[in-house]
Amino acid sequence: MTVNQTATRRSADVEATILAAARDVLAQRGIDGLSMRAVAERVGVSATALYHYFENKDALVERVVQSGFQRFGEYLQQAAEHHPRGSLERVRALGEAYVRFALENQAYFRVLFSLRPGQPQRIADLPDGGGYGLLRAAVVDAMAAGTMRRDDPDLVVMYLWSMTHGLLTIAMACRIEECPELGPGFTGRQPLDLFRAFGTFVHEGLARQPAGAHTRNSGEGSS
Amino acid sequence: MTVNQTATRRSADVEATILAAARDVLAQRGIDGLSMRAVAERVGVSATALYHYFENKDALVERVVQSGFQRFGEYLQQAAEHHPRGSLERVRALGEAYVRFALENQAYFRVLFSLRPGQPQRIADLPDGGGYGLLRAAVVDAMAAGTMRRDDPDLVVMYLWSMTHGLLTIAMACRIEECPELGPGFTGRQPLDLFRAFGTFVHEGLARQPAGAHTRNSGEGSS
DNA sequence: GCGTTAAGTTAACACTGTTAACCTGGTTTT
DNA sequence: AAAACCAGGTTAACAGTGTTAACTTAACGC
Repeated sequence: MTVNQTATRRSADVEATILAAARDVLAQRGIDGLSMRAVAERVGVSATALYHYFENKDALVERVVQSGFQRFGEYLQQAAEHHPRGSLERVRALGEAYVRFALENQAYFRVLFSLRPGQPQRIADLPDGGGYGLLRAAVVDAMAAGTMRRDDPDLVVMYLWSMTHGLLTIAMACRIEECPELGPGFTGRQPLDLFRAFGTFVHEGLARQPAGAHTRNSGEGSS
Repeated sequence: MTVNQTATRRSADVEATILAAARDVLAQRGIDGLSMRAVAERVGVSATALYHYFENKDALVERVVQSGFQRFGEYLQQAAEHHPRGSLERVRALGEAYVRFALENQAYFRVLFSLRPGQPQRIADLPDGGGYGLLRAAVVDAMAAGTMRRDDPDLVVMYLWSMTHGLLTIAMACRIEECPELGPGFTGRQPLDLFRAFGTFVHEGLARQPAGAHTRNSGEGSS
């Protein structure tokens, strides 16, 4: 059996090599440049050889996405660790890490959360739920600690997730800093800045503040 | 010159026919099914004939997107009209219309806000700013009327837009109702329900409520 | 040694967007 | 009216895509 073991091991190695090549191609040439032939060439093998390791391109991409979520989860985990459980800072740090990861790995992020009716679909199938569990735990802790309004944690997570993800999606679709038309005060404003600015709204809400409350910069942006 | 006029008019008609065909193909077969040959076949013409009206496929898609935003803007406009200026209901109605349009025209929506480095990019280039101006006006009015916290309106718009858009993006990527793993209370919960549920957070914020304030359903969702 | 099988090859098919060369009929010009 | 022009259409073809089929080749278990 030892030979068989080494065989399957080598096979697994090749598989990993292919995955790494696919990741590289994706990062360098983008999703459109990610073709079977391009990956195969990078591995130094013919395109059809890949079909011995993956059923088809979708399966290959699915594995790339899976490993992407793995890295993503670790990235988030690391960001959370620096802040105590139950603190709002921990929740905020997760959000900022989300934004940073997306901006640093744009091609990756585009594929991970591709709108196309492709692979992922089931969030629970992803490693660590694609960071969902991490954020949920932080929210539950914050509620328990009394630093956050008590409500359905899944609803709150979805709310925070939506806001963050939507910001990134919009930012990547039309590169906010290149859209001065968006608003007078938006030129050069990076997504991470905007995310931080959202913090006030998330914390205090958009309702009319009680009389006498301090508004940060009321009525400024419209000139 | 009358002949020339009718000529260009007919030409414009054919162009419109092609665009309509492209929209149909997109709606029926999705973005992957939207090929030049498919559109041409629907028009009853050879694929290369399309190149007399559009420089290439990207240009054609760009026009489809443009007309999509047009319809989108009108859809939003109509939704807003039923609520008085300055009211929060008007802002909320715009958000709900956003969600409804996206769900009713999924293939369209996927293309409109495609993550791929494609056409739109400049929001201001779109008809009515892709609804941005509409929402901004509603927000400015609400602030002026005192029904909404006074702050940089563009920041608030971006916040609301991000939240709504993110919800849709996530919902379409993993079909929330098919993701019971997302949360115990999520099964069968439609995006529009979630959007409405977010309303409380947007309004009041996530901060710990002052003692004695009513929390809607504290701690319910986890068991 | 022999059969099996994994892992690779090349050739080919059906697609895709796109270009080139060509035709054709109405418009414009002389 | 004859000639030139040109918008609008055609078919053939090219390069690229994912994918399948048939074939080789080497290593393994018996």
